[in-house]
Amino acid sequence: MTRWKPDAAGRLATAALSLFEEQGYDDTTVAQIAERAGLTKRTFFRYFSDKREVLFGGSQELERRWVEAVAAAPAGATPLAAVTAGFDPVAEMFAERHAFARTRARIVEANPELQERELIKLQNLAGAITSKLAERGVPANEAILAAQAGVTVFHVGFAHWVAQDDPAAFRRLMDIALGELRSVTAA
Amino acid sequence: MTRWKPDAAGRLATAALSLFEEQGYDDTTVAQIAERAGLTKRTFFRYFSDKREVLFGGSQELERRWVEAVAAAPAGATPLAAVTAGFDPVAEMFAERHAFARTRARIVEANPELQERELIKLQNLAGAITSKLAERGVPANEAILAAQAGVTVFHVGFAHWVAQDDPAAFRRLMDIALGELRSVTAA
DNA sequence: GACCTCATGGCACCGGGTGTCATTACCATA
DNA sequence: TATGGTAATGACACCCGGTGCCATGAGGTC
Repeated sequence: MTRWKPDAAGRLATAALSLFEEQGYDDTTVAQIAERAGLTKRTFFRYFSDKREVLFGGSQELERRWVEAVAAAPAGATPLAAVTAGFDPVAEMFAERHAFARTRARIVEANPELQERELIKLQNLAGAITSKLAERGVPANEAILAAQAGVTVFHVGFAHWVAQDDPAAFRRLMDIALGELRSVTAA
Repeated sequence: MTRWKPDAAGRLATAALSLFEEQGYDDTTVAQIAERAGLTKRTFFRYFSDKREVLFGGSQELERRWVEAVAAAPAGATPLAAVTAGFDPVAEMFAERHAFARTRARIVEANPELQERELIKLQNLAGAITSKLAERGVPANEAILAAQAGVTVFHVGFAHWVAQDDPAAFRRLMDIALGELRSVTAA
């Protein structure tokens, strides 16, 4: 028999999500989350740097998948094509998380603090993509703008994806948003 | 003789900026800011909804100027042209605030919390521009993407502006960033 | 059996943020 | 001149997020 129940971080995240749904983010204390997970407040902060972070466990995998895809893009690809190559592995990642993503989106939408955190995660993602583009030899300004454009498309497309019912629509919604951005920025 | 010293909010903002410079954002308490402004912590929170907000007094004027410019753009202008019409009044607003903007940028750059707040201010700005575009009859998705593109250009251009020495370079840096975004997103 | 490790608990503490009531100069009105 | 209202501020208690520090105790190692 093991000394402690396994997957403390997962238990905390699950407890947090259910409590946020039941009574809202603001009205849920970290002590309550920890209690539901059979742990203490002190332990919560050993796994998550702050209360918000418990909702952002997936952002690391998102960034990893996307950046790897950028690195793996054909050498001749344009910067934006390298960036949008990330849509495929990302779509795969979200394919089976539609229900979760919707619940989570409702919680985030109801709370400005969480929206702030979401935006900085996207910004960090754009930064990681920018670096990878730079490694590919893309000039700095071009890299920044291509990464920003790609992340903006993701942001807009993702919002549409969680606002509708088809879990499989992810990839298509990204392409639609990309096409719209292209037409809007055309001179 | 007036009952209270005037411009409490301005005194608080000035005190905060100097303290953040002297000892950093994290190591400055709201009580210290209030004391330097000759007020109390409780009064600080009557003027600013939280500690971060004391650095974001200008965002309302920025949004007002930009949105007005979008509203005033010629009826035949493309959505993106209407958005970038905001660069002129915004450049005018920042013309005499270069030194302040640089100081403030250093403080924000050193603190993730402040970066989060900065990003959500930009997002709110994009939202306001989106609404104004919608009023002009621009379809929803197009409005969102045009506004996002314009704000991204502003964000990138602004970062360049505070990173260099010429206060008058603002407008030119915006145009450069816009041109780069155009070339990057071209299909 | 002594020792080490390491996830967890316990506890005191700080600072951000809020609810509530008290204070007091200024102003209107009678 | 008295009275009462208004509005910015102070005072104070309180909650909760977040941290530093030390204690605890099961598991493995020599």
